[in-house]
Amino acid sequence: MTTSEQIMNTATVLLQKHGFNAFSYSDISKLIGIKTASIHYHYPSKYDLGKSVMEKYRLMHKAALKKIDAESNSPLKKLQDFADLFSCTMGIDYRMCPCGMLTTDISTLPDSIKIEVQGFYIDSETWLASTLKEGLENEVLKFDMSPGDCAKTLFASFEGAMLSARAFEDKNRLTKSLKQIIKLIQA
Amino acid sequence: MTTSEQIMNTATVLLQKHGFNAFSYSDISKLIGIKTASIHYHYPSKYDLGKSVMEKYRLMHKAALKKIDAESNSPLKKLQDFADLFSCTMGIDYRMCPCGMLTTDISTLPDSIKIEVQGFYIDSETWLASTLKEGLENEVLKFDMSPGDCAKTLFASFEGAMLSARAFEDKNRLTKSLKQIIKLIQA
DNA sequence: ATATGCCTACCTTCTAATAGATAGAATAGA
DNA sequence: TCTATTCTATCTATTAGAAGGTAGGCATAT
Repeated sequence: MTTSEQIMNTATVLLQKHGFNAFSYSDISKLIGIKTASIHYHYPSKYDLGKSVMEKYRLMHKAALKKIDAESNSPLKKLQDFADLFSCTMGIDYRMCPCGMLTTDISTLPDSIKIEVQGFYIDSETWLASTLKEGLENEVLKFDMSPGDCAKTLFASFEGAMLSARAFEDKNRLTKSLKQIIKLIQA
Repeated sequence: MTTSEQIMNTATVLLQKHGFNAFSYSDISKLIGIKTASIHYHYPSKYDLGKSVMEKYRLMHKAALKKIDAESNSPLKKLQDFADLFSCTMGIDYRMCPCGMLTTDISTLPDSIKIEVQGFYIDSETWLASTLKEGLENEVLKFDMSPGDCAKTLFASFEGAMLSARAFEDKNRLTKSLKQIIKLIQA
């Protein structure tokens, strides 16, 4: 793994665990055994680093969605697979979705990062909307709103469920809520 | 208003807007025209201040729930009134619920604050659970889980909806999602 | 005269960021 | 092929400013 990858991975974990305003170049430097000046070489400013973290995370997330589309055929199974992505993230010492973390910090971030955060919402909501539409047509799912609106509500609820699991360090809170939310729109 | 109240109110707003790790005693001092040393007189450490903020917010929130119970009789109306609390909070320049903000910061906070944050979840979830139970018995609401579990999911979803509205600075996202979530459990 | 509330002045540590040096790898020209 | 140069990645050293916090002084009100 290259140094710049190591930096980004470490920054991602610290962001997921503590938030953007609660980790420093010094934290990263101690974790990977490198001086802070070297981190500035790869990522001139902390905002550059934050932007790169979200860019990479979005790419990985999009790839995960593509994989779900390729593997599952039932829209319901797809939704469950999507929910599993959240559970897996929490699985490793209560890491939050970086998007959720950055959303609380959003008023302290530059547009370059804000755009990536919003992009993550849109990526997820777009995928969810088309999956929900499919489920509605197949009569596997049932809800009284547009698939687009339902997607927004669903994604927000999933992020909220992560948050609440984190508050109690209780993964059960997440998995239970994810299941229940999906059940609410089942036909 | 006493100085200590002014400090707490200012801290509450800064917490709601930027998060615990993104405001300082210096920020508060500039906003209310007082020196940082004077803030330390009232709240020796920033953690003391954070704890007091959450304590007061919990009290106000409990009072708001009591008021809903006193005013509305239908469980459905009560739920809508509860949701309105979230909308009102967001209404003033996209302020988040302090509880949601502190939840993302939770790994950086002492137990004294963690307990207050969890307390806020429990206060809300307990109230929601009994309201949901009432709605279930009156056949105004319908869901296939325990009122307690439904309450947790509902509250988490509401917090998530706030977050997503914040990401886009779009209050509509919040109000729409709140309505849709309630509709999902309507009989 | 004593307690309250705020001040000035200071301290220490951390933070993000920069400048400049260096060592080694890659590359280009003779 | 040998040599000169440039690039890459790291380091040391330093900066300016902000952070949270403390000590002690000075009014005012009781």
